[in-house]
Amino acid sequence: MGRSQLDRSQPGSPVAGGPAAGAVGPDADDTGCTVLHVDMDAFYASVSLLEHPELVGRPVVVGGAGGRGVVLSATYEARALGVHSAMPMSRARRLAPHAVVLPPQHHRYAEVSAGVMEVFRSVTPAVEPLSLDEAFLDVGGALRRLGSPRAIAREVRRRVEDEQGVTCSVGVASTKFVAKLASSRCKPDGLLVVPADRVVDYLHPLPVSALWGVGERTAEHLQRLGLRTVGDLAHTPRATLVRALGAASGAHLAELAWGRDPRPVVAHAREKSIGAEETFSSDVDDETVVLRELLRLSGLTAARLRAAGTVGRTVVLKVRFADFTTITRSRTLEEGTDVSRDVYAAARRLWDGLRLDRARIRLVGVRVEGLSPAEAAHRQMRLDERDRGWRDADRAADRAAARFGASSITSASLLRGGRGDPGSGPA
DNA sequence: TCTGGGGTCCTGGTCCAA
DNA sequence: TCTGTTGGACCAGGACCC
Repeated sequence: MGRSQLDRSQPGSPVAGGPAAGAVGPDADDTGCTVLHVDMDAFYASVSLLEHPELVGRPVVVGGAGGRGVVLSATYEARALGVHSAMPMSRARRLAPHAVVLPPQHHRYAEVSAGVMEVFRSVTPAVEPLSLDEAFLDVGGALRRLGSPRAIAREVRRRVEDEQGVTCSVGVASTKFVAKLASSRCKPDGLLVVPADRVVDYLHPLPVSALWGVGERTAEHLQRLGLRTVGDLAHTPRATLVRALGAASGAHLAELAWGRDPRPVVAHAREKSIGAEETFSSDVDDETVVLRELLRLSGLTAARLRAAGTVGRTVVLKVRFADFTTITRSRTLEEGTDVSRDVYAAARRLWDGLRLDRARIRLVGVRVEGLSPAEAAHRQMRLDERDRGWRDADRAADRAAARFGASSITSASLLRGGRGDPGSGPA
């Protein structure tokens, strides 16, 4: 898709926010609009098409091939048939029986994402990635060097397409929330500037679901209160919103409805939790199978903690039953850890505490919260040499995995072919 | 229709110490 | 010494995002 589409987002066109949008558009006044939100178009599908150029222009769905997968991404040709991300693959196949289904290629997505983020960081150091395929940029410090926010947005779009072969959409505004909204409403391959003095006019005709943080449940809740548009919400007493949605959400939405969002672009946000979970291909009632999976997920989570240079104190076990009800149990350790054995031991204790009797399990997950830098924690631990041996074993496993591949080394418990209790941890 | 995986944030409850 | 209050840490669950 070429940049000729830039002008699709003219004032008054649907992508520009409807007839009430006024001066909103790609050529609108961008004074004070120093926040850019860049969102890649159908990112995973677009990257997959780089490897399959013969499929360009056809409906393509990226997703798990298993019986329980969901759609990770779909080309706009597939979206025209009703397919969207997070939809069960079984439904996507019914809606688009002729669509080509491609398996996810996570390493490729990470590579292209790194290249895209590099483009952003060459424009400004103030880049806040939200995920592999979107980021906020604060270009306030780059105006003298690179020109207006609009000019910078155009340059970013040009370079991303030229250097990485995929297109993106850019929202330009004075706040993060409005910039994000703008990028979502000029997709695909668009540019939309929402002038600072047009924000309220732009926002108020939109449905409440346009607000960041209003999902299906909250939208239903607001609908029951008779609130359908952002304008309805803006003119509702704050106390009513707080009563309906809670103190934080109510106050936050009341601010957003007037376009007020003081959150700055934060370049180096630290992760708050790291975890892994797995849905079984069919429901499991064999405890041995569950424990082996917990052992694997604990190892994966601990490896990610080490790779991130962090330790965590709180271990959270997540269990989803066959009927989709989900419970979590957590335990806070005396000290932070990045050792597989510690994570598994805590997860195992939490599992034992559930005292389930052949319950049918759909998913299990392990997550570690309360993260802090590993360096300080390890310095403290060296004083008493606690767990030194297990940490060294984990590090040796990390080195082997880096050299020979992740599958080259695994716990002996995981090699027993599904038989037997993994016991207290990796052996 | 049948719901993945990786996260963040919020709320409300309980416990404990000051 | 007893009681009530307050605030922080912890825990569980829900909603939301991509």
